[in-house]
Amino acid sequence: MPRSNDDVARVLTEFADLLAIVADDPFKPRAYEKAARAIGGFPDELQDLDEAGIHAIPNVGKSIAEKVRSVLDTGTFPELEELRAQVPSGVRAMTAVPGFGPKKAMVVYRELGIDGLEELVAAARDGRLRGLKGFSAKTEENVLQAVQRAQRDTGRVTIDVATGVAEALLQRLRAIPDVRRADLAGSLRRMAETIGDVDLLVASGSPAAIMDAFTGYEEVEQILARGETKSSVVTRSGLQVDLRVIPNEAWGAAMIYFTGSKAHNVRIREMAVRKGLKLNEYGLFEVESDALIAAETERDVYERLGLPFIEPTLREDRGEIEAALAGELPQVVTLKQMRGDLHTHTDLTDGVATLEQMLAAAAAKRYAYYAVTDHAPNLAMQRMTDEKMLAQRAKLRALQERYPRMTLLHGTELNIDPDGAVDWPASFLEGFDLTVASIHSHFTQSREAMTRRMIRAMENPDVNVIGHPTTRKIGRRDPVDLDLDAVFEAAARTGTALEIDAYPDRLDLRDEHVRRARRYGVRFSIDTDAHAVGHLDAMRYGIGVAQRGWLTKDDVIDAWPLSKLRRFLRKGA
DNA sequence: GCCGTTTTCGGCCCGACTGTTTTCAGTCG
Repeated sequence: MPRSNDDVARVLTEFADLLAIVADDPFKPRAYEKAARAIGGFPDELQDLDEAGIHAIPNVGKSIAEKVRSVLDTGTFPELEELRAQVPSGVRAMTAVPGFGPKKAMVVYRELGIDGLEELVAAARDGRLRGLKGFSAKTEENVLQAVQRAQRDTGRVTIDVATGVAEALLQRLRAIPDVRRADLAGSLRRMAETIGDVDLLVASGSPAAIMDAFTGYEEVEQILARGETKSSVVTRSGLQVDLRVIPNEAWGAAMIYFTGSKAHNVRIREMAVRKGLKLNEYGLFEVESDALIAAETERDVYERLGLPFIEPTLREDRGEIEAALAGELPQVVTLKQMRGDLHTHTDLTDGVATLEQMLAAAAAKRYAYYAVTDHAPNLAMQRMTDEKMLAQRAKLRALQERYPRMTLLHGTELNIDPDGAVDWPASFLEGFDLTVASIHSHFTQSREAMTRRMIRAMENPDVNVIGHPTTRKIGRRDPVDLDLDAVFEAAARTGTALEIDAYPDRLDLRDEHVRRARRYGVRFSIDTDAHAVGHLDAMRYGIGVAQRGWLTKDDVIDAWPLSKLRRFLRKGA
């Protein structure tokens, strides 16, 4: 079983965590964390590199390169095994409790022999922690609350849930008289696929009033922290929301700071330091004179650092700084550039809206074209027949005259069977304007069988788009086991688009797979897989994934003019 | 442990909040 870059990153992160628990020097664990991040985001497979190639990765020096080689070959390295013997895994697990870091974990382990979450909770309950240096009854209370909360919530929510909470709160905050601006930041602004907490930023000259209002909202269930300019709360939906208030003049610098990612911020602050500057949430300053250089807009701050504006969705320290310096940042695809949606359903199968309703909603989005792709018969529960499909096509063609500015495309979502075959013979498939083919069953095939199955489907000249390619459901179903590189190669070779399913619990392909696939020359289709009128709005989440995958409009077939799309759908025939 | 327009040693991003520390360590983002 080959070990992936992610596997290596995970092992290095574990080593960094263990070092942070036992070591006094804070920089050594940080060096391992940085190396783990660099490897996790590295575009090529480490397995194919020799030690010199590994060493060439930024933040990977000689010592870590040797350990990485050892991880690739054996799954571990001697120093890690030593630390594992020294620090029980339960001690590391304790550091996952918010407010309970490596130092506290080591204290309770050394002093009380506590080496796991359960024992920690028991000790907190019995009041055995309060005697320790730096611990009090308050610490015990915090531990109990944090663990209880972690058990109640899964921790992270899908992006649509977080967006809903954030937008409702922003609307209320913007109504407060002294609020100049209010917007969302953090992982939600970067459009990460799941959200652990919501970060909100407000510009105002009277922070105290805003803290009062914010912590007093009825949807606030618990106040985790409340300071003069920063508060953290947990809402009734179980989502943590952090609010920070800054002066209006510092808006740009603060937005950069609170949008993150942390790794991106570290990089640009290091750039500032090298220029004799200092960057914080209040602005970019000259170190010597403390003079303010830039703060009002993000663009100003980036420019004074010698960088162009970097889209929030790119700020992950996955090479965007280097690309920006080289003038090679992608012009990422935007929601406005989308000309259509190529994977949608109606109540003919499992949708809940009629054909007429879906078309009206699509037309309101000013799409140039729109495809209806109801399920094909092999998904037996949907009871599709040839007659029903042909009747829908006739109806669609008749409805075309109502939409002079939007071309209606008739498609279907085919089922890729365990061998890679799809519903209907070629003679019937040729009647569609396009087809999406997806896996809906037999999720547990071996990697070899699954990869063969997928490639055979793509080699079918009547299959245009692979729907939700890994079939994962966030938090509920793991992705199927695929040799993705083989799939990406075949997609590019056969002229089959891979879908970015924008539905919030799918987001499939995911961002890093999109970026990897793009290197093979793969084309993408960003679709909502809508089963209701409201689902058509999910396009924005698909755009988030596409941007995080560095896609431009040239990579996305439903951002193309219809004539170019139609040529692509012929698959080179 | 990594790194270098201050280059092989001496730094390493920066600030808010909490707790009990009366001057700062730990944690977090």
